[in-house]
Amino acid sequence: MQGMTTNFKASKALKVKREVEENAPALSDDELVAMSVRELNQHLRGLTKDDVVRLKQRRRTLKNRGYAASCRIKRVTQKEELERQKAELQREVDKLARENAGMRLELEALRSKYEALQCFARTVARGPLSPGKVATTSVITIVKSANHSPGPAPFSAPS
Amino acid sequence: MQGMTTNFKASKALKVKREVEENAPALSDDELVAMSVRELNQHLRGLTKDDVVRLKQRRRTLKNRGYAASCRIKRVTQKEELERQKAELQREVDKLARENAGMRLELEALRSKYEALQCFARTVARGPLSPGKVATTSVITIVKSANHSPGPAPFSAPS
DNA sequence: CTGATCAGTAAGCAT
DNA sequence: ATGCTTACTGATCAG
Repeated sequence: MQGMTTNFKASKALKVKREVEENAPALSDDELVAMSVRELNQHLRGLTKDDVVRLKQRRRTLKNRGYAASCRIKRVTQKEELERQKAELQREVDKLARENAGMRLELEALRSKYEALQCFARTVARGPLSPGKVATTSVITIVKSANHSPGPAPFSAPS
Repeated sequence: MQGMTTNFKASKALKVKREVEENAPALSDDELVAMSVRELNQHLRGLTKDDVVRLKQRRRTLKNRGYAASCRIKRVTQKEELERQKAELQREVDKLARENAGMRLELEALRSKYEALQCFARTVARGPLSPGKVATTSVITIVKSANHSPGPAPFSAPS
């Protein structure tokens, strides 16, 4: 009796399962998760209330699996983006620092040129002019060498 | 018979549990996870092989819980550190950009001053000197006004 | 209800 | 064995 009952139940269960599978051919995870609500409802017809609950829960779980994956991807993406921005800023800092150093040198050179010019001019100015005429004004004189001079031309003007 | 067997097993199990608890008084999660291996082995004496496995597994699970927490903390810490570094670099970029702009202005001003000086000097130089003496050299003369001049002093030297 | 995130769990890898 | 990381899960929050 027990064996027969068990067999009967098993075969009945199998038959029901087969019938259900005819309506809903072994819904795979991918299919179930990609299904729209309307499609899902069609596949839900003729199922036990329990089965409906179970199927919906499986769908929810599968969805959650996807959400978790998205969350992780988003996390690493944001981290990479942050590192990218950091590297870009670092490059910008380097570039600005280089420009800065260059300009600093340029400025220093120009200041030297300017001051040397003034210094030299004041020195030269002592000679050609009479002291009395420069009481409230100073006269500066600079000599500019011609271009063909090979050596350093400390007071040459820029072209 | 079945009821008696069940009761016997239950009471026996309770008694065993009570005896075990006398040796290991209800190990809390915190205690178990903080225990050294040697301490753990002491608490393991007189336990079923199964119980030993179960207890070790519980310990492992608790440890894992802590590892997961550490992992998350580390993750957010690193992210915050990255953002901190990014902000710092951004500040540095701003500072360098400001310095850069300032120097650019300074440089431009100095160049203007320099060129205006030259220009003016060349103009003035036409008069005082004879043309024949400046075949390969040009002479520049600048007049510097005294400090008490209230108006703009385009060719004043920096202090 | 849907999507995102958190904390806990087990599996897998490395030491 | 220990510690860390990842994927998955249920719980929970926000829209």
